[in-house]
Amino acid sequence: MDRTRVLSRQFFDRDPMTVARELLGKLLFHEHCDQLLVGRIVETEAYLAAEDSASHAYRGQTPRNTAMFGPPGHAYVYAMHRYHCLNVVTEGEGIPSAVLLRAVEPLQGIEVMSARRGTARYVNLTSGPGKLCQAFAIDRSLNQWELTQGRRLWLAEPLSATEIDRAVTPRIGVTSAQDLPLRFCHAASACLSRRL
DNA sequence: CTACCGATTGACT
DNA sequence: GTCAATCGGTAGA
Repeated sequence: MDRTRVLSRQFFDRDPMTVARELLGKLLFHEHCDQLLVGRIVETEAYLAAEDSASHAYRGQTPRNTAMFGPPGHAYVYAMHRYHCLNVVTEGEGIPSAVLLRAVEPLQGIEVMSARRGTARYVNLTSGPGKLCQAFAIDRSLNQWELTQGRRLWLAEPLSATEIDRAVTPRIGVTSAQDLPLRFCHAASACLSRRL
């Protein structure tokens, strides 16, 4: 496997809209129980440091959202109902912004993902933030994990870049700031959490 | 301690 | 489309 294209701290140390947009098409890796799980990112959402009432950091730092205030390139994993959600922290340290990974396309480890998800239906394995964390065995033990090390959990450039038709919509499920166009999708993907 | 509430999902009409 | 399971985080008494 090519670990020379692991996404660097500099990649994440930019504003969350740019990172969310550029993460489309990148690869998510998780080494778990001697299995390598790989997916291609097709849907993200940006959560801004300023003026974003939907962000967990909007009302200041708490034990849960501490990762958002930390260095870019680290994971922010939190529990949501029975599921977990995976974010990557963006911008400089102390600026609480992040990008939520909402959907990927399974590339490798599909058997394990199916078993963990309790379904064999390909488009239902990782087509949502909770679904992808369940399929990839991502939980809060990975909160604040440094994603730029190229081990355990990391992100990387694909070996060959492909053309991506991007779409931008309001974010899913938020109960405030519902108008902001901060959801980024690979429009042609069959694995989106919701139709465009 | 209690009460309220989701950046969700799956089941159901 | 609607609805509730389910549980950690948070605020408040």
